[in-house]
Amino acid sequence: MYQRKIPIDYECGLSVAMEVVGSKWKFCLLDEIAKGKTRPRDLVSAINGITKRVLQKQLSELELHGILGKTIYAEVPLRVEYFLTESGKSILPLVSAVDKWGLEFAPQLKTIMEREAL
Amino acid sequence: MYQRKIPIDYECGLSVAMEVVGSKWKFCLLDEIAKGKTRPRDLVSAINGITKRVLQKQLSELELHGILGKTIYAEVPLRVEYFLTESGKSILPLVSAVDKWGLEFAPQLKTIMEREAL
DNA sequence: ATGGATGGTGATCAAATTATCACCAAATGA
DNA sequence: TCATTTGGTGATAATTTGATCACCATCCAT
Repeated sequence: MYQRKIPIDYECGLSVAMEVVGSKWKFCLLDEIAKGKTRPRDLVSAINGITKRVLQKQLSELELHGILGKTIYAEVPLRVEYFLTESGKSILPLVSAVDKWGLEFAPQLKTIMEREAL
Repeated sequence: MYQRKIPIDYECGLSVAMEVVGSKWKFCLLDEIAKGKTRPRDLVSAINGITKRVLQKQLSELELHGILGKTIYAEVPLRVEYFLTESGKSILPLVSAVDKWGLEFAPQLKTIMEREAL
């Protein structure tokens, strides 16, 4: 999210979690993969606004962090499927919880932001 | 977190939640306030690495979003106390859950990052 | 041989967030 | 008068993240 020069505090769960999953698309990505969209091109079309390049970067970070794994099929055209590792699966409850909270909070935020925009 | 030009999608809970709480210090801040550190100067000394200015900005954003409220006491020197609103309290379970997950995941991330640094 | 579909990478620019520094204000006590 | 304490703001740099664009490779079908 924003901490490379300023190193991660491994003693702080919040710091660790933010490093791994705190960025614009990652929660959304995990959600889609959990829902069965496993191929890059499917993810690009499923996630509104993301570009190929950015997707690729986020996927490879999640892979590096051991949240995702991938399977490469020797087909033509090439087929690659990403999947959640055990660690990845362990975040899913959090993803739903965050999503749920966000939906409940949305009306309030909307009201506030619209009032603000005057 | 990173979405002003690209507007918030109020239909997407993840988008909403990230907007409100997805930034370097906010989870941490809510955690400390819940634990009783309510005054700015206490927060600065409680949270390792944050500066006065940044704290102030995050507090005022949380206040704007209706997550925090504040009470100003007409004392000398001036005393201000921030508190969690009902919405603010409703995130606390999420904060603990994220923290817990992060702590469980920390060893794995640490191993991976150290291996990577070679 | 040309173009399409798929997955992927590097360079670079734009945008957002965080950090730093200086500064203001009120009131108290030395 | 001057420093201290507390809360707060503005301007600007530093850092990180996300977006864009161009490109490579493989294999197939036309």
